[in-house]
Amino acid sequence: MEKYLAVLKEHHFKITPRRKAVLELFLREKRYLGPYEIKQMLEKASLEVGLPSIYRILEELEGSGILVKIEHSSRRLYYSLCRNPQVSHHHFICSKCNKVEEVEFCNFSEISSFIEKKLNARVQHHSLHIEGLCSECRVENSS
Amino acid sequence: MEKYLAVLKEHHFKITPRRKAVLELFLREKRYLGPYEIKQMLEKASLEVGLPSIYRILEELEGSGILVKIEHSSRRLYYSLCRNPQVSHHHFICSKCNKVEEVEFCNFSEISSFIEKKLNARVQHHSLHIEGLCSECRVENSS
DNA sequence: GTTATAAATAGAAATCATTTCTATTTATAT
DNA sequence: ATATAAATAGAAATGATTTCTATTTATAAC
Repeated sequence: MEKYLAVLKEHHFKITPRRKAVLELFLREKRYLGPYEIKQMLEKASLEVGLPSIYRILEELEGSGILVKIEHSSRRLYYSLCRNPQVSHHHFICSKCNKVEEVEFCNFSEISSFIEKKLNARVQHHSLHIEGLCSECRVENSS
Repeated sequence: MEKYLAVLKEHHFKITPRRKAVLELFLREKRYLGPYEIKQMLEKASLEVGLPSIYRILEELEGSGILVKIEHSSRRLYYSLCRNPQVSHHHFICSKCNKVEEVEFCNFSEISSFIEKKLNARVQHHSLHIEGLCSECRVENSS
């Protein structure tokens, strides 16, 4: 937690109860979370936060590199904690429990140079979405 | 065009002027297109089509494998023509002109088995989004 | 500790992409 | 030619996200 608060300070954000509460949620949950879901979880912990505030806080945390946006097929907004912002990585998402795990391995350079040659293009960004069953859900499913 | 009309028939869709017009647009444009943009393009060609119809037609064409949904960071709906539905492939998207090109090369199995071992997970799907400048825009940009 | 300040927040309201609904029209099988 | 289910238009609803404004609060400077 301290680590993330320091990052917020670096970005000149104040340490407010709502920001801390949202951060705590993400530290506790390994899943990706959506704005409304977050509102409800905070309510259960007796903290009333308006949706606009939640949207704003999520944006700020993303802008600080603390959260990553999950490109979900539903095209709704989801975020998950980015535990290693320094290292470029991809995400493995469990389709059953929505857990997000970071994958540091990436062999993209090969495909990138293939594209640059084949299409005579310039590759700038890439993102890889990997979905499946995490170790826990995999076991549950087979039983 | 005939090829795509045949696919529609296979899926028991009627060949209507609007479906044909939408298909024609995608055959002509190499870019990804959004619903409202499509409506305007059809209007220019003197064909009035309601937005709900466009949304429905796009879904049908996607369901038939003729179009692919583009997962855009804006989280709006975009589609592009899928010229080779038989062959699994990824898409290279030009960030300047929005052109979509199919890339058949994929070295995903390596990263997939890495994940399965490292996370003890079961990988089910993956999708790779690759963005950059296509051959034409690359040249324009450097001038 | 106080206080001044800009930043953060709540809540109402607006926005706008997308979806639903229903009456009418149309492609096509016969 | 006609019967039929499918397709369409247009109005209306939905619902996630954003904007706006008045109020509150964290914190830097004293």
